[in-house]
Amino acid sequence: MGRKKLAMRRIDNPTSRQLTYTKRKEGIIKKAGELSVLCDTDVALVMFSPSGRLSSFASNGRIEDILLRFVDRPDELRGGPINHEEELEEKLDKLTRKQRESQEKMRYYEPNVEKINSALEAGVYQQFLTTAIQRIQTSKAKLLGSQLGHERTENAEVQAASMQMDDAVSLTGQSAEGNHAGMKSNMDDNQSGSSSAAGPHLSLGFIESQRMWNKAWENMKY
Amino acid sequence: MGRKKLAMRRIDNPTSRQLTYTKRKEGIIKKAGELSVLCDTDVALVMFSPSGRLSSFASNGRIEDILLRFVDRPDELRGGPINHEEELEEKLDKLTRKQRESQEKMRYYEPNVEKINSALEAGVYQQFLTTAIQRIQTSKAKLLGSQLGHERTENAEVQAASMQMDDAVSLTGQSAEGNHAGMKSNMDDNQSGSSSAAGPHLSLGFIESQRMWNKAWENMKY
DNA sequence: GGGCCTATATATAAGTT
DNA sequence: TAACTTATATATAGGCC
Repeated sequence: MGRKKLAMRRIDNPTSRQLTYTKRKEGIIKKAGELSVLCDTDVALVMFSPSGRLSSFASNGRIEDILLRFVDRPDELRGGPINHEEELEEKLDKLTRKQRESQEKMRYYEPNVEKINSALEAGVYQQFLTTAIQRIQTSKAKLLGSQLGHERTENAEVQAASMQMDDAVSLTGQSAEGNHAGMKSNMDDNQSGSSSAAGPHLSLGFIESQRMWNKAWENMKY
Repeated sequence: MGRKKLAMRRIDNPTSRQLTYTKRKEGIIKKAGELSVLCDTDVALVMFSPSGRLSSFASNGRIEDILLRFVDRPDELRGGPINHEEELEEKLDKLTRKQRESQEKMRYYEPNVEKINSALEAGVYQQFLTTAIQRIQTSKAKLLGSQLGHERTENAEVQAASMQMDDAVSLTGQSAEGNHAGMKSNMDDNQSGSSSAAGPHLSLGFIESQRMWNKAWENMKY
């Protein structure tokens, strides 16, 4: 959309690419917000800018909150991932080195540490949620038994790249400031009170998030 | 967009709501794909249908692959989440009950077990990745020290709801079928070979994903 | 670099089959 | 039900400050 039709390929000009990223990022976040409101669903979104910065969106507040909906018995976690322990260790070590490099670069290029902190915390929360997902899914596997074939199995090569992260745009409709009435109002279960205590140890940065969300919200509200 | 302007609130009619979800889901996935191509970035997307089904999108193949970019030392994981152990246990138990109910419903309404399996596996992968994120971010915390304030801390109430999941639309530009040239071609690091070994134990279902992606891709290609 | 503007390209709500 | 069609609403590319 726009004055000219853009070819569907990487934008070569770095400036234009970053600009397009910024604009489209907002657009997609708006879309995600609309989807969550119109269809009364949760949407989570994770994006990386051309420069490697992380942005994320969660209609329901924190990504962790969304993912927690899949939590199952906690004692099953430890048994699960262990199979991959070695592979993971290896990968983790490699990426650790990469990350250390990126870390230094980031410290040089990105003075806004607060955003990094947000991303960090968001990631930790995400960890909880995904763990939860894994647990509930383990339960599912048990319930479903082994009636499933694996003919659809595919493995794509990984394209890992060194990256930095910064702003975690995690949006909530129920934060202290900018409480948007009507946003996700169907608390049709008994979990509403159990998760506010989730993170006394972790603090999520929502400044950028709220600003963008508030803006997007106003535009889409009516 | 459309014949009439839709009020930005929950669509009451269940049929319309589901229809809108389906259409907009495709739209947002297309947008995510465009963003990843135009800006040469990775995008991950997780959505739940009004009926609680899970859909996810990852420009780079598997969400785990994207998230692995943030992996750090594996030995730091255990120390992290432990603080929340109790809270988590409680939540997990509650949600477990909820989930068991949903499970039964799902078995009744959703005969397509394969999709559930996909979601399950995707979730497991996601678990690894998020763990990785948490690790790298822990490292970051160390590197960054405690120079950060917490005035931005906010906690939103959780709106957990019982959910089922089904199709995991995990898209890749490098899968066996439908290899879209030019999709994420900047392997600017040395990680390309290290992650393909990620899941001999886990198989991700990409049928639905590939179908949708191929379709979206054709439309956006030129 | 962020905002605003405007012409165009896209997405999509209803309607139709 | 899911696929098309079409009128409209939105998103956004390229400019300009």
